[in-house]
Amino acid sequence: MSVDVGGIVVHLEHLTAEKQAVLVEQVRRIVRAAPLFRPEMPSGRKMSVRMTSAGTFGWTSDRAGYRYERQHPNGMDWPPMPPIALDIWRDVAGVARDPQSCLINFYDGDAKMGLHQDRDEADMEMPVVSISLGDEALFRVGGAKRGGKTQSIWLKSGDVAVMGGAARLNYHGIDRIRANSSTLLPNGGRINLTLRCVD
DNA sequence: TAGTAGCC
DNA sequence: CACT
Repeated sequence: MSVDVGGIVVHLEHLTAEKQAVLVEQVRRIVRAAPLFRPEMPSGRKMSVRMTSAGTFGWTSDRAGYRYERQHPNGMDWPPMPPIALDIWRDVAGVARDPQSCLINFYDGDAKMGLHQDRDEADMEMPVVSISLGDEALFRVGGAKRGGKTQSIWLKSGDVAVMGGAARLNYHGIDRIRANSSTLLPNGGRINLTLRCVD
């Protein structure tokens, strides 16, 4: 089953509990090798989410701006893309290319992400695929410009959202995490994986 | 001063 | 609203 939220197709209950558990294990391995960090934004503030990446490119930011890098801030190459994430992309993205980046965002109960566009990628014909694991998150979607109407939906563990076509540049963000709404992650919180082509 | 992967 |  899927729903349309501001042009973004959200596949609900797309991943089995088994697949979610395996994906969590693959993410754990990545985080052990490439520790979570809290990027600084161009404004000088630190983001509330912690993040790391897998694949050829990882997303990061600092006072110099938002961008993709080939290495973790500690100097290592990013670990390989988690195999299940690649399977999911091939199932839902509808394009011939494979993703080059898997951004892993970790939200604790207080973490949020303001409305923003994903526009650090070269080819806007390539969709962005977002996978939710763990606690539920209030996801808000607007249009391609700031200030318009927005819609919200609670994303649950295992949901997969595809932001493509007309929705590729829609503003979106996370307003709230519902703590303890899932038992998938032993220590609670939410993991979001975002798969993208970068260059 | 305008804009904000913000903050309350 | 406060920060850059």
